Amino acid sequence: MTTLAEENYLKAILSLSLNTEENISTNAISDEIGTSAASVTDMLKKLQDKKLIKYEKYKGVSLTKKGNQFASSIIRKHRLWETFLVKNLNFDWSEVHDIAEQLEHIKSEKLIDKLDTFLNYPMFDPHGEAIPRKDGSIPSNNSIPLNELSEGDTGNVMGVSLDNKPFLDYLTKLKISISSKIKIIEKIKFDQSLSIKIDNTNQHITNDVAKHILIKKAK
Amino acid sequence: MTTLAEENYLKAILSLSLNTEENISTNAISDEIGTSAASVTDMLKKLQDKKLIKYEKYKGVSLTKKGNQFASSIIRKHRLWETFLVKNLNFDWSEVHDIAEQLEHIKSEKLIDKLDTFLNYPMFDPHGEAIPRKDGSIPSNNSIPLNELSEGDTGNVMGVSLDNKPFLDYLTKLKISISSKIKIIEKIKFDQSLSIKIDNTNQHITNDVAKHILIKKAK
DNA sequence: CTAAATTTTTAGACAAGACTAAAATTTTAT
DNA sequence: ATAAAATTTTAGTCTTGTCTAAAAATTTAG
Repeated sequence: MTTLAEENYLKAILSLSLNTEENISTNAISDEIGTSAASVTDMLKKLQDKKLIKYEKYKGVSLTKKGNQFASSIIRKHRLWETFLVKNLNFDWSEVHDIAEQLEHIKSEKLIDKLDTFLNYPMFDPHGEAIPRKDGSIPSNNSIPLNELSEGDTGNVMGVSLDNKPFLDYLTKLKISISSKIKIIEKIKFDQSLSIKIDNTNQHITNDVAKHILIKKAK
Repeated sequence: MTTLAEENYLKAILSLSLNTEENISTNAISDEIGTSAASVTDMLKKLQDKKLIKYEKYKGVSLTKKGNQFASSIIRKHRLWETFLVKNLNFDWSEVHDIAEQLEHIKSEKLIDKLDTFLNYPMFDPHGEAIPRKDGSIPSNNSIPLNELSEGDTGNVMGVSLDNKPFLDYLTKLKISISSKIKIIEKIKFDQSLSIKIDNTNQHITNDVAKHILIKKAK
């Protein structure tokens, strides 16, 4: 059986693994979780004993198949619960992260199966992020970050890659939500910021914001 | 902020307090929670420091107003979640206890308010037990334990006072569920067991079973 | 290519919540 | 009323997960 702390480490390692092929460093994990590097080292030893990660001193870690399956299932739970909270309990998409962070640790496979059925087997959560399937596979929505479009391109918002209240509140203020239509008016060379048109109003956003908005390009 | 362990102690103390006016003993709590008496003593000191209980060495404990409010809110959460699990996710009434035991510790007042709204403000859970209101008050269904009826009396099952899988499975086998009609055929003096008629079949049950079945007597 | 900077690990401590064994207190029974 | 029984508390220990400070290893820079 895994503890809450162990689950949070696995989840962090999976999140970090999505951005790179390299092993994940101790410091990266401590930043992600908000603990000291020493604590991370301690926990890595425990996770290795349980064969959930592959760890070599000073060389960072990667998830084993078992660890990956486990971490995916936590993300699956998180995103199913977020879907429930927004769709059925009428929470705003910016409010659900912290609650789902708790709900994802509830232990009952049957519960998640039934929740999945109740929600009618959703593929994406309220932020447009893919909900891992039971077998660990991940639905694709063929989207790319907004900052990778070229001037003149148009597309629709499929989701976001950051589930963070200030960010989501900012998007809401910009009137950007799932399925919004966005056109790239201009890409500023100096700082990579973008002038965009959203449903007929013009806005200017930084590259940092743009890279977390996922777009399906209109051909 | 209360920890999970503290919440379980408060809940146990409230449960035990419902059956008596007396202070709750250390041993009663250790039996209820399944820990050693020594562990209970340790925790009682912590709960007293937080002003959640009134505790005097060797004299047992009672909940303070604050402690009672807190414990009620945990039971409220437990029963709202059980209602959700049975009504919306189609769990059987005997399966939900352990899952609700986890869900009751999720911290978000807004979540419980929204769940309550979603469920349409239920007064009783799937076992017929009253769901404490937000203010701590408890709806009454005017029911009495089955073993308090007299020979010849008839009534309807309003609920049960024991949320325990073997017990609930047994009731299901006897075809006893909420709103079943029961008539007392005979009360055996020797062991207080009861011959009863449930929707036209005769059954015989022990006093121990009967006392956990709550009945609204037909006049 | 080596010295400095950075990262990671080790060592030692602490808090929460549990345990067992022994001591203290209360209750029960004669 | 007091000795035995039962209950409760204290004392000391353990595990999990965290921390800081110091040591070790790796990476980076000149």
